[in-house]
Amino acid sequence: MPRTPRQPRAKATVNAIVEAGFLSLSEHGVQGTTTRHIADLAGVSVGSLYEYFANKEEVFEAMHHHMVAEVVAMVEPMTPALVKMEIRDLIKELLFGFRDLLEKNHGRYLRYMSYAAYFAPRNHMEPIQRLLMNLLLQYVIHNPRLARLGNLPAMGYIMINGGVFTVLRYLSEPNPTIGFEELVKGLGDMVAHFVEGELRKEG
Amino acid sequence: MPRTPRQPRAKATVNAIVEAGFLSLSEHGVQGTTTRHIADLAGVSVGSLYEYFANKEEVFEAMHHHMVAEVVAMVEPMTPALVKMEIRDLIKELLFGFRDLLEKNHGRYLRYMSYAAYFAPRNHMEPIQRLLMNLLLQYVIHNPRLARLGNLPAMGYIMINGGVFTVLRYLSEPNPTIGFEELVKGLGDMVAHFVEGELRKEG
DNA sequence: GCGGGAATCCGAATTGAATCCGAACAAACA
DNA sequence: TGTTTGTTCGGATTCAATTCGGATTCCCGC
Repeated sequence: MPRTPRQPRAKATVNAIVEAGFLSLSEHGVQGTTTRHIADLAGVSVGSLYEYFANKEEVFEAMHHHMVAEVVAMVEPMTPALVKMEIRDLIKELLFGFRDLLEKNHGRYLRYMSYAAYFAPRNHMEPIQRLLMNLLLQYVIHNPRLARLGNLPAMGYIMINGGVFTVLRYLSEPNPTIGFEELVKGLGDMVAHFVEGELRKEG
Repeated sequence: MPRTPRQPRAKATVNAIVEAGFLSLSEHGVQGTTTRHIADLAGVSVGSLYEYFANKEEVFEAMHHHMVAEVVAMVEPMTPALVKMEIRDLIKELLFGFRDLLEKNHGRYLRYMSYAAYFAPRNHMEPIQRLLMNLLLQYVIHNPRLARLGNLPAMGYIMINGGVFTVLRYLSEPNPTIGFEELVKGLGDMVAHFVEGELRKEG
């Protein structure tokens, strides 16, 4: 039964462990990430790790929360500006921001994501999906001509997954066959054409 | 150094191990899948497992090849018929086939896929991506009006990843918010509008 | 159908990582 | 200062992955 850190010193320990988790994952992958390793990188002993985390898995979960929080912290302040943009610009802005976040600190989050993304037991990506679905709704509200679009949930699901996860996959590839700009442009075109096509159909 | 099975008995053993791998993964997840477990399910001893596989990872790799081979075996015979279809029908046909394959045998392949990123971080989807890229090329050859489309690699990359991975993700979700038919229809519309939009732009 | 070498199979022993635990150390507080 | 509570430590334990030497079965020439 892990303990909750009360004193600042303990909070620092917990934080150091989570940071070390990202580091170790980046350096050694999932298999190579041992508790001893994490503890060493964090500058604490294994015992301390187990004071705050029931097992290694919980360290990964804490890392996950950390990362989700960062994504939210990135997207939420952007939202008011995003909803006023053209679709293609919105996508460009969002995806470049996303890439920068993922590549920050030598790709720590990216490394984590590429392991967690398909790792399906519990919907790891659900909060991010919800965040983006909310952005989509805001966008529709600010652009009433889109209100005619039918089946927003399905469209959103496809655009969000198709978009975010394609980018995630792209960034994880060792030597991609296309450039990131091309990818972003293509995704922008795809979504824009989709919306236009649907509007044409509905109208 | 693992040995290659020569006698039929040994081939059966190897096969049983791979099968047991899928079973164990379905039943116990990645963490719960131990070599002892796989060996037990396969009805052989741990020692035998290590006769043919250098380590547990190699068992997963064999499973992977098995699955990729099945996907190829599904798509290749369909190709001549697919290239003659409307885009929306092609997608419907392909994705329903894909779903059926993944859900065959109580979702063994699906389970495997959703864990695959865990142990196969190196381009595990590359062969499937290539297969589908080839299908796309065939399609363009049979539908010359599409030849005007610019930047086929990028379009293909987006459609294939956006499509396949969205479906994969969808099928792994415990309680999806939309129906599979909706998803497939949406993806079909998306691709169709994309192509039409691009053609309009190019023309 | 018999004998010997190769192939196959086995499972106890080894190894190393994850996890637990009780003693030592530090902080809070009276 | 003494006591209580929080924190850290690292050796001891447990359990899964992998190894190894020997037993068993198959194959083929006689």
